Amino acid sequence: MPKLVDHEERRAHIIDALLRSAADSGLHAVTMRSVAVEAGVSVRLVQYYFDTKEQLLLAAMARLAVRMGERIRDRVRTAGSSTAPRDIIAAVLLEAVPTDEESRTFHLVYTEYAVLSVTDPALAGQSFLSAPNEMEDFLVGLLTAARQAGDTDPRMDARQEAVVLLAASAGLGLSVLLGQRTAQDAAAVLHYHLGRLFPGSRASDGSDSSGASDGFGGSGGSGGSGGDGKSSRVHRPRP
Amino acid sequence: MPKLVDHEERRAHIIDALLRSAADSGLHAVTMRSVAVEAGVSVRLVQYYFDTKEQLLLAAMARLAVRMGERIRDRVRTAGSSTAPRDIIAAVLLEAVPTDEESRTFHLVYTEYAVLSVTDPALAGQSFLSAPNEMEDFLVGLLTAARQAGDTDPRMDARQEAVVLLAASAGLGLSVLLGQRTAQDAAAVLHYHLGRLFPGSRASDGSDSSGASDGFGGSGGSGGSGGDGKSSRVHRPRP
DNA sequence: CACTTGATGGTATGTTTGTACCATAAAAAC
DNA sequence: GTTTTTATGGTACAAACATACCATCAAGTG
Repeated sequence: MPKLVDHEERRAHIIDALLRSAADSGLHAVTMRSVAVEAGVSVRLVQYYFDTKEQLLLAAMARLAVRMGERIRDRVRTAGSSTAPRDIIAAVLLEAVPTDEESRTFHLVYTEYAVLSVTDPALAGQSFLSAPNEMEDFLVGLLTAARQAGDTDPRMDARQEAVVLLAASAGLGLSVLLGQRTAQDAAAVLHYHLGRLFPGSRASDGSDSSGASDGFGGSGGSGGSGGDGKSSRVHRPRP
Repeated sequence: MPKLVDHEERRAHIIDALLRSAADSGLHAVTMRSVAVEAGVSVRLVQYYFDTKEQLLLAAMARLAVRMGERIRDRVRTAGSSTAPRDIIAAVLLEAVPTDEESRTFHLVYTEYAVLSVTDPALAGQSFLSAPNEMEDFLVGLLTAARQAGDTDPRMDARQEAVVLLAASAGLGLSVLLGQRTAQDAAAVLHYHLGRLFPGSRASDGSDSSGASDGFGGSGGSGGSGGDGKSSRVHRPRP
């Protein structure tokens, strides 16, 4: 076994172990030992590939930032077939709403890092600010185009609206993470809001259930989670 | 000095020390010693009033939840003089946007707790879910009233809109905490959004600067952070 | 005045953590 | 074929931590 080895591969393997460990015990509970166990290697090896714990945490953060970029780009590419700005926007914003276990894990650890970066001077969250800022500019472009195409109220302010969209999607994603809302409800709310931003348009589905995404609700009734009735909230769906 | 002592007062004092300690070193870095030092007492005393660290953390969380309720109620009461639903809603939502150091500290620790509660089984965040849920119901009531009074689009879905508002305010607050946006920008965005929700109405100021809260922007221009231009972002204003 | 009880300080203890050190087997280089 | 890297394991160690234990001093209580 002791042959020549691809360092990047090993590092990626260990970082993934850290991410998994952080996902179910919390980033604060991550230790050299827990990472080593999760990766199936000795502590010494973790030390070998990342000299210190701080550098390991830093590397994992960098990897998270990269992966976030990839995820967004994937969404854009996948939804890119539909030229409708609304669908691209929806796809991008829905990235923040964790659906399966994989995305839940990802966004949980990402959020833990973001919060940690506020107090930990070693994590000078550059990476965390650049991604959202790019997203914001991207959305501004789409919204401006949509407005000029007449798909939206001409008085809409693209930048402010982009910030609202981003904030709402982050907030909804967080509420799903905290177990306050289901991913389906969050998605429905997002679709509702987009329906108000793009009047007259209709979400080109997406194989997503939740019929509440019909532009405006066909006057009055507003299908799905229904009018003023209690919405179905959830109290920690954690297994 | 060793007289009979008000336990609740002592406990409150120690909890405040914990909150302060958590605010500038991070909740993960809080230790019995750091709390004791911050409170100006011996470690033994912290142990005396809260048997274990877990109970101390739990008590601090409970206190945070109570304080959050008080904060919201204060906002409602203060803005209550204005009967306009829009102003009440604005006041309540702006609570999530930290302006001074005090509110920044509060919301930072609150957020740290919320995130921690996802992975730590001891913190079964009941308290975190009840407050937002009450807020949601409260907003639904206000929005429904506003819609019936004709202040809003009759096709607006009060519940979905309430969720959007709450999510956006949480997201904006978080972005301020992370140093991505200034509190003033976040407030302006919130006012902009309310301006779209309540067409024709005008925010009854609030001694708050940021002239960008003028209903709709007087056609086209939208004062303050200006049209499609780059908004002024900030990169960690931490001292 | 005896004495019990509440409030506090100091210190010891066992565990966990990050990291440094020592060892070694396999490959690569010469 | 010797020697030097490269990759790995094991273990040792100092620091920090939560907590348990021991001691004490001042009030109340009888």
